[in-house]
Amino acid sequence: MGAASTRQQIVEAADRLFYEQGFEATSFADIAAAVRLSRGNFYYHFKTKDEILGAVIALRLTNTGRMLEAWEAGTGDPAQRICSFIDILVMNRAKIMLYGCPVGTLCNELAKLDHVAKEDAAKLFTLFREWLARQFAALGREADADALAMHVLMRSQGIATLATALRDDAFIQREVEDMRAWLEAQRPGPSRLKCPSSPQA
Amino acid sequence: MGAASTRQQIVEAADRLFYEQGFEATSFADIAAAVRLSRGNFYYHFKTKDEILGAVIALRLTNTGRMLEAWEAGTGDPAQRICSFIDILVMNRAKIMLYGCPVGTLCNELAKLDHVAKEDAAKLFTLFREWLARQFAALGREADADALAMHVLMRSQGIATLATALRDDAFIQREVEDMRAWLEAQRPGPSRLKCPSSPQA
DNA sequence: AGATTTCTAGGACAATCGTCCGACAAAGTC
DNA sequence: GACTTTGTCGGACGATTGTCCTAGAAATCT
Repeated sequence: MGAASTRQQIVEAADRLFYEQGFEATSFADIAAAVRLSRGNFYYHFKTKDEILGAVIALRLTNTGRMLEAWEAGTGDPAQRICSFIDILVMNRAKIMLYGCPVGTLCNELAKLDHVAKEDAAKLFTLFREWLARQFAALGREADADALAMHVLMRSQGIATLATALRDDAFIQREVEDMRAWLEAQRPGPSRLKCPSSPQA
Repeated sequence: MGAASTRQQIVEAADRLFYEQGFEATSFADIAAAVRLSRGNFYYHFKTKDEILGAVIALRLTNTGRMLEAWEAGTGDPAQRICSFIDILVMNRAKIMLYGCPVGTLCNELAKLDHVAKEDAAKLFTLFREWLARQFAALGREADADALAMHVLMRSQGIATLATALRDDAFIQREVEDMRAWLEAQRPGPSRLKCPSSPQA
């Protein structure tokens, strides 16, 4: 229960609140109430609100990095690993329909605020991007691995945004399935004939 | 220079500022300064900030509806009309890389704020959705017209979000081209063999 | 011209914001 | 036991927020 624990509690509460309410809409008082601390006490742990944001981004980078490393260390072929990434959309679809994608919405907000940390937040995308590109390269698509990685990210972001706006559970399911079909078609084989990626109702 | 003009000026300034800075980050003072009016005078035209938001959404719905009607009234086949929609991404890419998609980012923000107008903002998506579905139906895809429409919207949103976060102009170009290829492959013909939708670098 | 509606300016309001201070308790060090 | 460090508390600060009022200018109507 030392200082490290309190600090970590603050960052975790801020992480959740920034996701659910947005960065600007979350005040010091909100975070303080969440961790049941006096508002003024924050000055001891964090001098400014931007400092908390920095800590939240750092936490997300660490957690995301760990998750991706674990997936890469585990068994399974690269396509299966990419599927693990896609599965996030399905597993977190309840929260996504309420608050959107944590990465995409934060980047959007910081871009509009022209916040100094917007590039740091975008590093979360870079993390996923490079990991996905590595999987596609391992799949035999070294030439266009990065483009394929960006394509997967693009679809995920689009699905999340629309799912939030329209609250459509079936839409997520349908587009994820279409994405899996597209992914399977990206496997380079003796025949380069690829399946259609059209969504089916 | 009557009341209508002043009111319209306010709504247009708010429209721009809500897009560039976000709804919450834009204050009465910001809009007042933009139209060079005293801050207190806003109470005469708009009782609350939510009222301005409602007017902005209504304005966007009107403008968007007009644009889509014009496209539908013009010549060209349905696929060409859908291409007009896709072209928005390319034409507005400079602003998109700075502020994202006006519709998607507003819906995201209002969802996080749990704002009463979030459903109204989502109607902008519905407008595009139904228009796109009509085009796909006219293209001979009545069965899955809505799913195809949502797929186009999804891609657009994903492209916009990633373009904003990573400021990648070439990415927009590449994904738009891929989207056009996908669209062309959706034409039902004697042979239902469809082209791949994989992005190419 | 007088009367009436429409519009505007400037500021007050209570609340909240991020920031910061000074006093104090708990813990560890010498 | 004296002393320093570490962590917490409650409150104050200037600024800004959305909201609202009142007095007067401008325009319109009779």
